Parts: sequence; C-alpha cells; structure tokens
Amino acid sequence: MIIQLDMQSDTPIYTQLMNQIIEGIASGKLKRGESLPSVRSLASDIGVNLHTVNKAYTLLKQEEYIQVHRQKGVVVHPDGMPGLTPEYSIKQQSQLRPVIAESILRGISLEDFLQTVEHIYTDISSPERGL
Amino acid sequence: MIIQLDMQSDTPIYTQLMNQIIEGIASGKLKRGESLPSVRSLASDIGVNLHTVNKAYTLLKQEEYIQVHRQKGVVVHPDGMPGLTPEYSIKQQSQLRPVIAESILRGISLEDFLQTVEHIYTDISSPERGL
DNA sequence: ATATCTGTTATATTTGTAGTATAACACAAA
DNA sequence: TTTGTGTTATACTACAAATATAACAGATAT
Repeated sequence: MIIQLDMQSDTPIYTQLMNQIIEGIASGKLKRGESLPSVRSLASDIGVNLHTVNKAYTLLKQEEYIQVHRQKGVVVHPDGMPGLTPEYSIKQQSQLRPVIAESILRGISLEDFLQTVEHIYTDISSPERGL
Repeated sequence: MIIQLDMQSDTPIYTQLMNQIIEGIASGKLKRGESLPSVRSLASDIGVNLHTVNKAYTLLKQEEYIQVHRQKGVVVHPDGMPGLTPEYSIKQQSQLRPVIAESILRGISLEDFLQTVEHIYTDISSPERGL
C-alpha cells in the first residue's frame, strides 16, 4: 500500500499514518491477516523515524485493528475488526459534532450534508479495483 | 451563553472555545450582531488566560464568524455567516474522511452512519428553546 | 552457534504548540 | 483623564511530536 504523507500538515505524522492504514482496511485494500511493513522498513521508506511508525502501530494495536507478533511482524487483525462499541460511539459523535455544527453555521442543509457523507462513504468503500 | 470546558481533554482550550461558540451560533442561541464577552472578562469567567480567549476570537474572526471592534468589543458577525466556500468544503471533507473510514472499518452501515449524523444535526439545530 | 530481522524499551535532544504571566500600546467612550 | 476595549510584545513553563542512538528480547535462517 502506498503511503502519502504531508509534512506541512498540522496533523501529526503518526495520525496521518493511522488514518491511511485505517482507510486501507476500510476500503479492502488491506485484508485480514495481511502483513504490514516492519517499523524499520516503513520508517525508512517514508523517511521518518522508527518511533513515529511505532507509535502509529501501537495505537492501532490498542484499538485492535492490527496484531503485532514479536517475530512475525505486524498484520491486519485476522479475527476481523471490532464493531460499534459504546466507547467508539462516543468518540465518533464527539468527532462529528463540531463538523456538523460548523456546517449548519454555514447554512448547509441536512440533505446536502448527508449527500457529502454518502459520497465520501462510497468513495472509500468502492475503490478502483484492479480485478 | 454558558461555556463548559474540559481541562483534561486533549482538545486545546481555544479549540473547545471555538467549537462552543460555533455551536452557539449554529443553534441560534447566539444571534447576528449579538455581543460576546470581552477577552478579559471571558478569560476571568472560565479561569483561563487572556491570550487563550484571544486566540479563539482571532481564529473565529479569520473565518468571518465574528467581528471585532476596537472599543465596541466582540460581536457575532452582523452580516450573517459565510456560506459553503471551496476552502471550507475541502476542510470539511478532510475532517469527515477519517471518521467515515473508521466507521466503515467497524462495520457501520451507510444507513446507520447517516442516521447518527441526522441525529446530531437536529440536536444542534433544534435546541430547547425557552420561548 | 551466530548472525539477522522482528518488536520493544530507554534516554536524550530538538522543535513547536498550548497556556500562562506581565506589561505596555492604541483607541474610543464615559 | 480615567476606564474598558482589542492588540502586541516578551518571557516562561509544560507538553507533544519527532528525531537520534542504543540496547534488549525473541524467533528464524544460515
């Protein structure tokens, strides 16, 4: 999987990494049990420090999106992803609320907002598949 | 308007302030031209430094959500809010994308996600009105 | 066995942001 | 002239992000 980083972004590198891996799993480009690069090789590839990658992996592990074996390396969680937990539901709503509020402030209708969401949703879940 | 801050949150205070003022405007609790507390009085009220409030106000001014007069103080922008600009559209999508990706990863259907969004949207735009 | 490749842990350092603490300036109203 | 605005400047502490090395622990290949 190709990782694209924006070093000028105010989003931390480890967060950008997490987001891209999450989107990779969500889109199906990364499948259950599939291997991810080692912390060192990925760090080397994208030109960042080992610890930056390690932080992203550690957080993804905490959320049970990936598994880490001491010698086998890092793999997408083979048992599948966790579902909609109460904790995630709270996190999700606290992430959405400010975005929705600002959109309302700018006069964006519910219908338009839902359409934007739907567009992004389908864009992520229906990637160009080289079948 | 009552401001509620979470000093334990990893969201910066000035961001929490911005979010609450934005939601206040979005909900109609804060109306066009309505006065906001001075930087000093608000800072004193919520127990933070003058500069923290000033930073929130400065950013809200940059987005044209409020107006700042040197002596009259701070008011909600009297000319109304800016609409859906291209810049905001990009910002909005970059905020939504990671949330949507993670929800897809956790198996949340488009319909369920849209329902969550709709719930938050109506919750913000239909506050308890003491008419 | 012994290199080698994993993740992991431990320090230390640099850089930038968040937040605080004072102080002063510019301007306008009382 | 005093007072209350926003504004600006400076300095400081605290913390997070990121880097730089180094070493440790475990498993695999040679």
